[in-house]
Amino acid sequence: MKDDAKSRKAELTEHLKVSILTLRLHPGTDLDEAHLSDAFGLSRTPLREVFRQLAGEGYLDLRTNRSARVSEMSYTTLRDFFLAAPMVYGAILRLAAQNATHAQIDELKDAQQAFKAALRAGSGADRALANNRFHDVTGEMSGNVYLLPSFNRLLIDHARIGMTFYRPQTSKMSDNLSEASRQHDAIIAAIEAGDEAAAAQLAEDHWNLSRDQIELFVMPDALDVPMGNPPLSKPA
Amino acid sequence: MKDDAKSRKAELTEHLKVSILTLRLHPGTDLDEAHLSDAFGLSRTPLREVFRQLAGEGYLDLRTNRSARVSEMSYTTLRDFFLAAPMVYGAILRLAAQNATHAQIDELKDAQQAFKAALRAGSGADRALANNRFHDVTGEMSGNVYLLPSFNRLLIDHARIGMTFYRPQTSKMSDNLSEASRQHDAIIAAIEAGDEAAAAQLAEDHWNLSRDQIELFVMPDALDVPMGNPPLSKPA
DNA sequence: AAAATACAACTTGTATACACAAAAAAATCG
DNA sequence: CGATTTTTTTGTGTATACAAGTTGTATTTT
Repeated sequence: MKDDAKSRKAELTEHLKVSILTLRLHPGTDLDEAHLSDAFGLSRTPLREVFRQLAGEGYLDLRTNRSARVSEMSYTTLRDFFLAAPMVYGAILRLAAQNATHAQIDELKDAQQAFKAALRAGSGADRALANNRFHDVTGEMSGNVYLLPSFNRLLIDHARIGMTFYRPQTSKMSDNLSEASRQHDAIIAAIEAGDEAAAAQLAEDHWNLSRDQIELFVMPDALDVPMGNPPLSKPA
Repeated sequence: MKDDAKSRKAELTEHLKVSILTLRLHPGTDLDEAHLSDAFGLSRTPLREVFRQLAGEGYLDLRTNRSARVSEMSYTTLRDFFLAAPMVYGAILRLAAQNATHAQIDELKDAQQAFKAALRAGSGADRALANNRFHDVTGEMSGNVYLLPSFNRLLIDHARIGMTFYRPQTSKMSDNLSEASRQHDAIIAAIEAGDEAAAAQLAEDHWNLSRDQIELFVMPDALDVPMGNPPLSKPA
């Protein structure tokens, strides 16, 4: 039960990551060193090291002589995201199918169990974090140090965007979440079988689903409904 | 001429980057905090922050209670490199052709001038650094925050691998360097024209050339020479 | 009254001192 | 003499104090 400095440092790191991924700290928020060091019982020195590390991973932006800030998300970054994600996700899942170890596959199954539980009874934040965890494990499986930096950067903003669309507001959005869960199962199967072609295909499918979900949020039905017509809802 | 702490910090960062890229600090080297802080007139606090940042960018590996270490390069990382590089380089150059500004194109031309100068009169380190700078600018041009982390990580090890193969040992290797320079010119033209298809094709060509150069180094001619025959040296 | 400047409060950046952990050297025991 | 334990040394991690920079406010000037 040693609550030494090292564990407090890890706690702080985890706390910041979760807070940023779940938008509890929304993009652009300024972080106060004094307040945080007080709250976590750490001096500013190790705290600033944590800031530097998180900045390197893409959670924070640092500006000299100014406070650290939660990294921004603008329309241009959203566009960049849509350009980069399909390519990187596909490559990661393909490599995951090639290289996954048994221990990692077990981790992935655990993550998927947690995701299903979050879908049943969790909050939007729980779902986003569980989904983040699932994909994080696929990244570990790929084991490619050159792709992981971008993949992890993508996962951060995927979770943050997801914090909005994991709050299903229409039946279609709920259906999408169930489909996502089924795709996760298929991904596990493909990885377990070492079928990289299937894994790559599933990455594309999974991405398209995510994209649809985001579009449902960005462009809600109302805009597509001609005056006087009933809202379209495609048969499940 | 203010030699204040901030500039010394930047100096240290630049020094470490260059030393690592040029293999003056070879992979696996331990860095001594006390010695470096003495050499650059910095206390250990800002020095450690620089370490954290460079670790985030992939230059260093940090292990708790142990010295920081220049990031390793093994055979598995070389394999990962060959898998990831073509994809990421292609995407970056395609985006560069889409998004480059006039100012950036001027920067790229400057970088190419410096590269040509290094080819004529520079050391292997000069060439590797100039080449690194050229591709770094293409990364800036792409402006995609999600692809840049992996691209920059790739550039680090590309430079380090290049430190061996930018030391031409055969006429074929020299020819390859001239060809690389010509490809750089073609890349500039494609970007200036906004021709993303051409840029993507050139990325592939440029990568294949790099790959050939690396293979020439990894598998030198000697192995192909039957006993009793004179060493082959293809006509210039 | 508006703009500019000077000052004060606050925040970030750096240096130094100390606490702690790991490695190296010396001493003890089989 | 060799192996193992203890002591010494070296180097990393953290806390605190101080320096430098930034921001907001009040006063002065036009």
